[in-house]
Amino acid sequence: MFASCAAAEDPSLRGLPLVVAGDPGDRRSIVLTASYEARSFGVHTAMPVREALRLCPHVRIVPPDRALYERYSRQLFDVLRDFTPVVRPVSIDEAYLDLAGCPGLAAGPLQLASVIRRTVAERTGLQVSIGLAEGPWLAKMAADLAKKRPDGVLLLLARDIPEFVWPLGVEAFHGIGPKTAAKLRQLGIRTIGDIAHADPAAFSGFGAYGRRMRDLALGTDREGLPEDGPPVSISSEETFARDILAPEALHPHLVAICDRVAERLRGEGYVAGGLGLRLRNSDFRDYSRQGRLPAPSARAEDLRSEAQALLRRMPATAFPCRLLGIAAHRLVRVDARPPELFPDDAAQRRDQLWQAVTEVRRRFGADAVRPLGGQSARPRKPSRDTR
DNA sequence: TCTGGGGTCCTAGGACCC
DNA sequence: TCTGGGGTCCTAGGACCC
Repeated sequence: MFASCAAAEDPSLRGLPLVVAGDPGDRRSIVLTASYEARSFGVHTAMPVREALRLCPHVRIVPPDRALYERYSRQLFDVLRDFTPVVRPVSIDEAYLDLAGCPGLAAGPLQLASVIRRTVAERTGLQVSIGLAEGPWLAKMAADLAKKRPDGVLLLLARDIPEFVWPLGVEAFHGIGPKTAAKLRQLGIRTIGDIAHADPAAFSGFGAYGRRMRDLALGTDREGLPEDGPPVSISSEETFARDILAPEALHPHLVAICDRVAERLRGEGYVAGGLGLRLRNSDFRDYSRQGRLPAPSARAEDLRSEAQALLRRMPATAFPCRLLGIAAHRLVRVDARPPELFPDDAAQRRDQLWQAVTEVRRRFGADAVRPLGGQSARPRKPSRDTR
């Protein structure tokens, strides 16, 4: 999707090997997305940019632009909501739609899907693929298969599973990743059909999901759409150009990241009741600590003091540290926040102050107001709007 | 020249309550 | 010498997805 947005914005990029990635001068930059043209050179997602340049020296590198993708994403979901009110976004560019009761369904599901696909292309410039099925898991499998079809649409009924799904390797199973795939292969289970036919006892080592895997592969699982609700977390993290050796040296980054998370909370209308802090050391081991805020807040200083408390609880083995992440949890809509028992004038004034900061940033860019003592390793984009 | 950033969900163990 | 059982909530870590 990132590559499609870039090409939609700048048509001169169309048809070229293109990669969305961070600064190629940074050793730690990786490929976020590769266009189909770039992939034909062996370039793929998560590959270091340097490696991509070695495989394809003339590849065009475009920096990621979150605001741009969010704009396209909003347009996409707006189109989808014109077809059905039940749209459950799974990510910035994917959603589950309940088409039952949709007026266009009378002409048949495939016809409706083609109309949706055409409308999305006309109104956003994005090419989507659509999987049709009676449940989310099979719809997702169908969508993956639809990508390889010229019309981009595939309908998969439960009775089609043996023909289309069972021959696929276990890695193609939505929900099975590298770890589980390796465990299955150890048991001699190689295809999704093997999962369907395996003795249920074979899945005892896989927890609750083990039982479901088999039901899904058999087409007997009856799970509805994911529930609608507020997000579980809003987070920001940063990998440093060089590992950081001591907790004190983390401070400027902690300040900058807390400010970013707080800004997003306010921008999306939430306050956080809990906070999580994550460190990744040079051996790629992750450490996380979490805690509660004294009161739900979207103020940077409140997130910061909790983050500092969490940082003090981290073991020394979390250093040298390559990544710091902060996540806001227990999100509540600001307007649904329970009234404070002891209203605090100073706190209310700080909320007003932060609302003003949010407004200034909205009009003049994120860099118009910066936290004192904060430091970001991210390259600063030249501001387009310098009014 | 290793290995980003934003998420969700599950699990196991422990604290705590009645 | 003996110290139950059931339930909830929280935490840290890990698997997975885009």
